[in-house]
Amino acid sequence: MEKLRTVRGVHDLMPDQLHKHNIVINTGLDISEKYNYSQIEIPIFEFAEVFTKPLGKSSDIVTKENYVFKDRSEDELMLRPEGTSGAVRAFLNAGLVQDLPQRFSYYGPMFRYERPQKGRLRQFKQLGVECLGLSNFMSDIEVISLGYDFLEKLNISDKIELKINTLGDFDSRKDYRAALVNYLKDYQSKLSGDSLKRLWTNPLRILDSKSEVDKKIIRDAPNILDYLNFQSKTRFESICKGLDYLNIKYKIDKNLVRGLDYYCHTTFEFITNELGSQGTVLAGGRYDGLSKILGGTDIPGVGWAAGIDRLALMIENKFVNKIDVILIGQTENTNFLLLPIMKKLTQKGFKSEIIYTGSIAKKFKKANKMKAPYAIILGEEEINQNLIKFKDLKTGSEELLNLNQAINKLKK
RNA sequence: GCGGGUGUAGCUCAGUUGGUUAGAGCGCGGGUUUGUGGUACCUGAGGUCGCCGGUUCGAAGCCGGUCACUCGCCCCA
Repeated sequence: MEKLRTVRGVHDLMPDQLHKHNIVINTGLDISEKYNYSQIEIPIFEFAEVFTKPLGKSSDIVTKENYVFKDRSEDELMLRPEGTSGAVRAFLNAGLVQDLPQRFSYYGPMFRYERPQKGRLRQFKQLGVECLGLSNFMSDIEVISLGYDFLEKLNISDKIELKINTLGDFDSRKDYRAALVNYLKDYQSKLSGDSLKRLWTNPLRILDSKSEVDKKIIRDAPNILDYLNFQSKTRFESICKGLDYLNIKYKIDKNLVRGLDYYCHTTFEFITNELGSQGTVLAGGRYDGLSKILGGTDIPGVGWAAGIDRLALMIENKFVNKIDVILIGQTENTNFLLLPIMKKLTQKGFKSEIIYTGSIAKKFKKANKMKAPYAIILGEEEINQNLIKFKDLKTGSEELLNLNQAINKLKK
């Protein structure tokens, strides 16, 4: 170690930042709980195949963005790049298939070996919810509504747009995929390199391409909405209707395709333009195929994950370490007498601090810098009368009180 | 993984075409006599100029590499 530092894309959270993260986390867990989602905690690393199987061998996360390693018993393990796979695995392991539906929330660090940017770290935190065992479209509306309420509670819903799309069921998707490949085949010479590779592996992703040439080609490509079978189509319409009932504004984006293979039907993304190019702040969709891919029974699911770091960048709350009262003693000896006073204040629920050193003037200066509203001063005079001096640092007024009287003043 | 920008004190930044002991503001510590803060004044600490190498009599400034951050691409939360 030539220099003391964190590894690339991995950051410390100092008090003011952590405070914002905790606001995001607590808000998310709290609103989830109100929607009857119970918090779970799952491992930070798993057998690699927990992630490689569902995410698809061709996905970027599996091919180049993962942290894989072998432990001492030669098991191939992976730091989790996302939460859904682990959550569904945990759900299957716990045998909850017998007791449906199940609604979970979780949060914690995820790991992806990507090029760091603002709002994109190698260790980052997500908060997610999963609703398992319901295929009814109402559950799609439910999770979107939960996501929206979350952002609304954070006071940022006005800076965020909801985009929504459907991939249809697996039959519709298959038909559409064939039509899309058929259309794109004729443009092979013009497509960007990345898109050309995806033409045979994951053609739907081409719809998401930012290449100007690709965009032009895509403009006239077949529309997925035209390839939906009846059930898929009415399902999507019902979801939109539900959002209308909730007064949640959305934009249908037929090119919105989730990067991970296990999605079907609904996909959605809450996007902001305040964070530069990393604008996705909460995203998810339906993943009916996932539990089967993992080797369990076929259980439908829908959920989302939110980027805690990104949301924390968006909320205004400045961290103020608000102290209730500062304790000032005249001498080293009076500091001893302040100890039981501080203990009493602590028991009563007040935050206080004894300033140990310096002249009285110095101690007041410090109290002032800490923006303490009140000070308790203990010196010879007070000790003789068995009282304390209680000072309002805003007005400057002082009075001699006993401790209980002072505590009553603090309560106001 | 690809392309652009940046890197001087805890923070925000100066530093002239390379030229002695690298500066300011804010913040931090101490002080302006006896038990009282917010203002003012005095004073102090803190930098191997991201790191390594090269050019030069001499590099914070030039060149190369490297690391980190940042912007865009890719991808995604």
